[in-house]
Amino acid sequence: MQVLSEERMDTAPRSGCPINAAVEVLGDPWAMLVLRDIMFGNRRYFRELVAGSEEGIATNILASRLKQLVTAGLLTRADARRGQRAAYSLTEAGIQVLPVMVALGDWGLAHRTGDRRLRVRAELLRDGGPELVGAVIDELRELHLGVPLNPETPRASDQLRAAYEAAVLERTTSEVAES
Amino acid sequence: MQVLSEERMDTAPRSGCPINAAVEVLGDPWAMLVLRDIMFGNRRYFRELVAGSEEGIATNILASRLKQLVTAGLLTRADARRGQRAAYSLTEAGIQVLPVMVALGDWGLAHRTGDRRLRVRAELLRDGGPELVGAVIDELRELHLGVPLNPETPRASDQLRAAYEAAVLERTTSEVAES
DNA sequence: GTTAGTGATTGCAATATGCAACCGGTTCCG
DNA sequence: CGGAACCGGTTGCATATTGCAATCACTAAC
Repeated sequence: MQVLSEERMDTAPRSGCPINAAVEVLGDPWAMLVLRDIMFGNRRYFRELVAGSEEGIATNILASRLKQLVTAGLLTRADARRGQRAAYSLTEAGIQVLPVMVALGDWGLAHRTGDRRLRVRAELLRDGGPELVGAVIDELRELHLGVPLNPETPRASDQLRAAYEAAVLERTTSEVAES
Repeated sequence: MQVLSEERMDTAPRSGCPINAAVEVLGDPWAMLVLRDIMFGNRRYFRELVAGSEEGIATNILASRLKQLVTAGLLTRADARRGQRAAYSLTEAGIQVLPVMVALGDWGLAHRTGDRRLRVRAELLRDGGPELVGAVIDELRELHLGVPLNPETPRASDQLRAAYEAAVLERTTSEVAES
């Protein structure tokens, strides 16, 4: 359905249904995975995203999706001189994709099998409830939009990230051990 | 990323991440829209889905997506002799996509503009909270799985469907009036 | 036996994907 | 200065998927 064809981003939506409107932006697998890595992995640079991609995104696809997401208003690209690395940041609209991500993670946990170690993050988010989601949103606002965080409240996503990175590390070392 | 290529559904997932697992099934725009029409529009037959598609799905794409969704375990196809219409029903896994749908609708409402009349359903779902979502899930279980519904509780989705169909009707008649 | 309805399939042009090589620019280090 | 490493991409090309319209084999009703 030619989701967001990058050259023709001005195309009128296929319908005014909000679900369709969301799907026209988020309905591409790679768009979702790129957002996930920026959100949860705090990968802010092109090369970081390529290198850290669990699913192995190609550079042309990544370039295309980043452009689309910037044009769609989910990301901003900090202007940097050529040859110098440019940081991508989530906008508020991008941050608000988190609940969709949580819902997807929930569904994936319940209805697909997968590497148990990579499931930790989704399990934490599922079990943390709306409060944890709110806390993560607040921290994303601080990281990406510069909105100061209440120093009283614990940094929820630190916990998430630590759990996730420990799991990835475990996976990596066990792969090394296998080979 | 060759989401679910129908002939090669046995392909191993790209990663064990639950979000990726969900995206490999739900990451196709049409898959989501087909599920939406079955869930909210109660369209159970091939021709109904073609005719009622707000976005104009092509028959080959619909056939392909229905197969994929059956294989992925989100839908069942009632066996019917050739030439006789076959009913598609949601499985429990399919019904559980509702929260993802609600999250997408929320996001679409907040961050994209669209036909105001088609937004009614998403607004109702958003404002109804988890209780309404639960009630809709219960009614989907009755409709698609034959799980009896507590007759005491009101039929939440009747209300939703009525509001939605009124909006579509309004749209249709106004289009007719325009032409 | 014709007609309408069922769930699709087919052919074809246009588009998107996956992959690897490559590019111009910058920065670091000696 | 010279070279190497890193920066965000771009390019070419084979293959896969999409969108669209026509068509298919079959069933049921008249």
